[in-house]
Amino acid sequence: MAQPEDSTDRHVARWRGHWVLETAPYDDTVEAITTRIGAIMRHLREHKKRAATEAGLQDFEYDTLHALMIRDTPGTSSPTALAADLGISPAGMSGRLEGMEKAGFIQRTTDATDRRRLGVEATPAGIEIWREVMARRGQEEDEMLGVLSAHERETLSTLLKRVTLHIEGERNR
Amino acid sequence: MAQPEDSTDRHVARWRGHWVLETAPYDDTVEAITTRIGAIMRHLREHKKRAATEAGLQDFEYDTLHALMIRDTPGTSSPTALAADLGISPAGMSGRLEGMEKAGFIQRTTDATDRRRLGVEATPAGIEIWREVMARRGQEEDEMLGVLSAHERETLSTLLKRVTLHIEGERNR
DNA sequence: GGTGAATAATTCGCTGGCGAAGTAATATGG
DNA sequence: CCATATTACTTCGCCAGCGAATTATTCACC
Repeated sequence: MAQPEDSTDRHVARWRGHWVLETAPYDDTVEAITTRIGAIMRHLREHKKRAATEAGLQDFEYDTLHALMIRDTPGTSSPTALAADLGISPAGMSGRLEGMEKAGFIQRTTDATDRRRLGVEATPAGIEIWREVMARRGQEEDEMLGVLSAHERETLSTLLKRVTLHIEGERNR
Repeated sequence: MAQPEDSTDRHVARWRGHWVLETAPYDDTVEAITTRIGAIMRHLREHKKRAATEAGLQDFEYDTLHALMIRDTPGTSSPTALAADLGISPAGMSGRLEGMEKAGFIQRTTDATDRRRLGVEATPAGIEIWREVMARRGQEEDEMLGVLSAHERETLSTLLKRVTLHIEGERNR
C-alpha cells in the first residue's frame, strides 16, 4: 500500500510550499492529475518520435501520414482538411506535402470536377512504413498500461471520458 | 448511466473496423485511454497558449518563465539547466534569453567564481505576468476536473500514478 | 604550473512553420 | 452572363529552434 513517490509527488510537495494562489486555493490532486497526464504524454510523444525516426520518418512526416490514415476515408484527404486535423497552417501543409511526395510517402492527385481542389493519398510505401510505426506504438501503449488490470483500465478510461465529454461539450455551447 | 459518446468513442469504433494489428491484438480500452489523454493535453495546451497570449507573452516565453519558476530554486537557474528542463537546445536557449531579457522578463547575471557560467533570473515583471497566466491555468484545471468528485479525482490520480511510476522506473533501469 | 581535456555559452547556416499576399478556379446574384 | 465574392492552394518573407563549430574559461594531472 505504501506507494513510493513519483516525480509528480515531489513536484507537488515542493510547489505547495512556495506557491499559493490568492484567488483560487491550490489543489494538490488537480495539480497532480494534470502533471501526471503531462508526464505520460511526454513519454508517449518521445516514444513515437523515436519509433518514427527508427522507421526512417521524420516526426512530422509520421504525423502527417497518421492524420491521413485515421480519417473516415483512410489514406485520402485534401491539403486543407489535413492541415486542420494537424493544427498547422495551409502554408506549412504545402511544404510538408512537397517533401513527402518527393520521398514517395504520399501523392497529390487532381480533382476532375473542381480544379482548385487537390487530393492527398498515402502511397503503399507510406502506408507500410506508417503501419510499422503504429505497431511499435501499440506495443508501447500496451506495455505502459499493462501495469493496470483490465478492470482498472476500464475505470481509468471511464473517468477520462467524463473529462473529455466535459471539454468537448463546452466547445459546442 | 447511458453515457453519450465522446470523440474517442467514435474514433475507436471507426478504428476497430479497418485496422487490426496482426502482431498485437488491438485493445479498445488502451487506445481509448491514450486518445483521451491526448485530447485532454491538447485542450490544456491550447488554453495555456491562449492565456499566455492574452497576458502578453508568446507561448515559448511563458514556457521559459514557467520552467524557471518551478525549479527547486524558484526564479533562478542557468541557461544549460533551463534548456534541459525545457527540452530545447542550448542554442535555442541563447535566443530565447536574448529576447526575453530585452523584453524585461528575465535577466542574465554573471557568476563571480566561474566566468563561464551565467545565472538566469526572473524579474519582478516576469514573475508577475507568469502568476497571471498561472492563475488562469489553475482555474481552467479546476473547472475541467470539477466534473469529477473529490473521490473520483483521487482515484484518477492514483491510477495515473501507477502508470507514471512504471514509466519513471523504466528509465532508471 | 603548464598543457590538454572538459564545460558553458554563443554564433552560424539551415529547416520547418507561420501569416499575409498572390494565383487560379468556381460560385453567386443582379 | 458578367462582375464580384469565395474557395483552395502556393509563394514569400520572416522567426524560432537545431546541430555543429567557435570562443572563453576552468579543471585535471604529470
